[in-house]
Amino acid sequence: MAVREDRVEELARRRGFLWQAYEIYGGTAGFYDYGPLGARLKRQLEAEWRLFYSLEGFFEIESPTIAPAAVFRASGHLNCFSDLAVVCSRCDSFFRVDDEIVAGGKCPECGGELAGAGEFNLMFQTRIGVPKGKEGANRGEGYLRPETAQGMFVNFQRLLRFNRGKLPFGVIQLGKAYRNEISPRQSLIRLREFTMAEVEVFVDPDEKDSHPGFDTVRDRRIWLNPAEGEECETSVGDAVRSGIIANEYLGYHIAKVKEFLERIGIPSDRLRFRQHRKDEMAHYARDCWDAEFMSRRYGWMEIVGIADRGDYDLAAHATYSKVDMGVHTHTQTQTHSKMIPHVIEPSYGLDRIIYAIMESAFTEEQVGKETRKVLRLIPELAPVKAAVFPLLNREELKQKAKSVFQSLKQELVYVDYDDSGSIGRRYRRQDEIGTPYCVTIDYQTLEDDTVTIRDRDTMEQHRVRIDDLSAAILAGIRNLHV
RNA sequence: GCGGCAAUAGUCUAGUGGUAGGACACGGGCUUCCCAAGCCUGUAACCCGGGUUCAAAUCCCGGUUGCCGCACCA
Repeated sequence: MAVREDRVEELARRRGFLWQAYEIYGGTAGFYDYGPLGARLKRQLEAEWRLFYSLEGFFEIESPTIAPAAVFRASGHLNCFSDLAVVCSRCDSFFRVDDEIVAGGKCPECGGELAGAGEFNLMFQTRIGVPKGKEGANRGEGYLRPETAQGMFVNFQRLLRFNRGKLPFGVIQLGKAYRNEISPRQSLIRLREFTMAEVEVFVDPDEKDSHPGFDTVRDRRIWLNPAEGEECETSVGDAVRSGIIANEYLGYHIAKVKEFLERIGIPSDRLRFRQHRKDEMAHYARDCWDAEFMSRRYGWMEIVGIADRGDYDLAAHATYSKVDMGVHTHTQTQTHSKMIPHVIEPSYGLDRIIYAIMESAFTEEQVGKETRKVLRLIPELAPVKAAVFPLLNREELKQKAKSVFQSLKQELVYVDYDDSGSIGRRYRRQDEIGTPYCVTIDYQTLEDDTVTIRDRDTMEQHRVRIDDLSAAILAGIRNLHV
């Protein structure tokens, strides 16, 4: 731990993954730009995520990022976000108003008097359209969404009909969400504008205990940190049977979250699932497990939350909108009365996951007297799939290399060409941004149309025919996302 | 939000009330049949605003941003 743990962030800045936003005006806390390589990495991560849940048979929708106040009045966010705040007149400590802490009361820190400090609003407010007339002040009140989930809930009826009235079904949405955090910090860990990838699984509450695919995850090992009881490594099946995890649906989706995180390169020994205590649960949740990543720099941090939202949101929207959110259940002999489905919600913070991926992938190793920095991204996420070099800075090699580059680009799209500096320097440049393969053109190429492919992780090379080159590279990439 | 510390090229840094130095990176050239080699050469910086001073990147004040602690994270 004595060594600096911020080198991956330095690399991300220097090589065009991640920059502080609005830097020329001094920067604005809580906002980041993804540079050219970061944007590619993120887009490919999004594609992997879509693919993963599409294979579950879930549908993707895309809702607006701005919603009228009514949506958040129903969802409870307006109340929970617009609490009054107080500040201690003696020690300047800042608190949210609750049963014990009120203006005029005593500061729990120092006993000083608390004074009102106005609204403490975690949602960004805006105005939709132009307010009209004297009564227009409250008209058009809108908010930037603090989660994508509400877009799925308000469309529940449409989605149910789309699925021909049957439960269960899953809906996914990927997009920006906004929270006006009091103190954003720690690079991508706490942002004011961030990308969420959310899954809402609608299920009959009577069927939460029997997920049709549960057998496929039953034996998966998982590291659990429950709200009560000991931290343990166990199987998903045992955790559900013993009641540590409340039902099969929750267990299944916890297992799926783990599967996805491992697939994109987060090592399982740096992942655990921690259950929320009652007092830290969101207002809508009846149970919640966080997938936490062990960061070398920041310690355990939440990267995915898997909540059982019960019928909270659909019931609330039914009440406020007066629209029926109930579903008939059927058996062979009769139709039962209506019930409101429950929702199991895995909610991914993609920016935090980008951080977790980069920190996990970043390694420094001694090669002779030099330190080799390598970003061991899985090939699906690497912003550059292959780089093409002429071994020497000679016209005949450069020409050949450029023609190989042009044709490889047709297949892989994200391909680099580099003829500057020594061959070793060029390999290192690519290692640093995680390029899995480097292709080198030498004099033998001019004779027999073969090239060398050098592997990022082993630094080993083998020779292939140019005709077989793209196939050889694609063999190492499961899904090519462009 | 509060408190402490900090801010110098793309990156990491040295530095003094009076001309801002290095390393790496990057560009150009030479060399080199495979892992940041070597040689020549070039570009490039004192966070923003105000004050003190003959003179401020340096001292003072405010802001912004970053790090750490507290609080917050529905």
